[in-house]
Amino acid sequence: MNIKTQFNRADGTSPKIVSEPTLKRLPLYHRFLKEWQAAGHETVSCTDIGQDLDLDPTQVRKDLESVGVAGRPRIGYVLTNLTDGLEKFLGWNNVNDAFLVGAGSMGSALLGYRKFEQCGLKIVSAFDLDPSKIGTRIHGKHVLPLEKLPNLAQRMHILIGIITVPAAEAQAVADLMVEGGIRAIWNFAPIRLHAPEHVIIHNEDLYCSLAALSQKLFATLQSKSEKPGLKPKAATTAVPSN
Amino acid sequence: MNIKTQFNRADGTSPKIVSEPTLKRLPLYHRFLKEWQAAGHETVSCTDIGQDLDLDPTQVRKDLESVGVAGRPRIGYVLTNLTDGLEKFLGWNNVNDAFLVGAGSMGSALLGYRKFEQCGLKIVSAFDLDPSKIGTRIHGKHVLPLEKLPNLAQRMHILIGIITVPAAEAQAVADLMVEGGIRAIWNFAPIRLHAPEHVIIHNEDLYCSLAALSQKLFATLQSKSEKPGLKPKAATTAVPSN
DNA sequence: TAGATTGTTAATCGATTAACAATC
DNA sequence: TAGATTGTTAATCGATTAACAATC
Repeated sequence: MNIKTQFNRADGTSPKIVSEPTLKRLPLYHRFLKEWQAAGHETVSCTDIGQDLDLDPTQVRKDLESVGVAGRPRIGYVLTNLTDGLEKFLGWNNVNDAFLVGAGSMGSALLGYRKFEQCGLKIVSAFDLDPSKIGTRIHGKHVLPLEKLPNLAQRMHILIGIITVPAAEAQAVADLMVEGGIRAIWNFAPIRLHAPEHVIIHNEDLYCSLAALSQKLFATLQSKSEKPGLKPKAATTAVPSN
Repeated sequence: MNIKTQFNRADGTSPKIVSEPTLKRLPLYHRFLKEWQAAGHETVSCTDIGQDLDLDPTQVRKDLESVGVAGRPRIGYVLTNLTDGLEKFLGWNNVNDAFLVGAGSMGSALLGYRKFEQCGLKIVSAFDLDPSKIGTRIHGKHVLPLEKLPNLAQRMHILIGIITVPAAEAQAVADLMVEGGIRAIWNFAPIRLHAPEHVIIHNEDLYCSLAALSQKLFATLQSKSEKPGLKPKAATTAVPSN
């Protein structure tokens, strides 16, 4: 892997610093472009993209600016240019190897996400403490004993680690990853991890996400009930549970 | 479920509109408070919280303001007040029933997250199209035929739906959920869903999240290599794959 | 009292949105 | 040409951070 060319912009200039919101939208654009292409188009405008994804066209244009692909007024962007540019910019041509720790249900689910490889992430092995899991294969990936992680990570120059263990064990796993020279941790355990400054921690905390969802729902129901003449839609009858 | 009291603030005033970033931090505070309590403390300051979570104490204070629990200068907040206030505000005392569609690996993983119930979410049933899955139980929850969803959702006043099907099927599932009166959809499929305005779509798009992670990692490695005298840490030797 | 902390208001920062000239 | 669209700069909006009086 040559990191110097991993995130090249199509215009050859050095990569801009891109905000996280922008970065999370780029894959959406890529997906839409594939659909748009399948529908037989050869060019695409920011208006087209914005309409499908319900985004401001100006925002789309600004986001695409970071990718460094030039469009043409009145015509838009050439589809193939733009998809190629996005893939190059997102580093999807150069695959990063990753280790996953925690061969439970969430870990297994992630091991089965085959499309990660098209997005630059290849999970090469899983690790666990449970002797009944060690030695087995999940979605074709070996499950190895956790203690082997630091050494293997170092030898294989693994830079990305994925944590899918219970919260109580997550910090110990993170420590092993740091020991093995891992530089970015995708953490699915519901706990904030402590790590040296040079290690990136990216939290996928479903409980935090759930809180946001619940609150959004509540706010909607609440605002409905506050409009005069509209009753809240809450269930008032008893509901059978499982 | 009485939605009128679901998200009460401790001071009795009506709930403020809280930004999503704030909302996603509140569960972190709650978790820390539980630890802090276990460690024997009876009060807590924003400085304490900020130190553990690596957040600005002022931000913590601002966030807690939304919850409506009063603190005392020099002393901080009474722990039990604050945890109670957070739980009340986040609606964790009143559980919302939810349906999950897609009994694959991700769906099974979520069905096994028992702590969701402590956070106000009870997944009461799963749905699928696959006849080999229908009629079985996963983590104690029945798997029902998808076609029964709209009717059941309506009868049981289900407001939350969780989608863990492949991208290609997600929109059809969302349509059924809307038909069943579901008001909030937690979408794990990598696709943007279209739904009426009154339905909240909350996307958990791992591919977008992955893009952010990769880019953060790249930016770090890049900035290292740009400092004079420091070589990039990229792997230069061949790496055995699985 | 002295000093840490809350509560709140003001300043800063960054992302989104608007405006508009250039252009095909 | 007319009008849609890019590229870019300015304005707005909202979240974070700083400042500071009140207080225990």
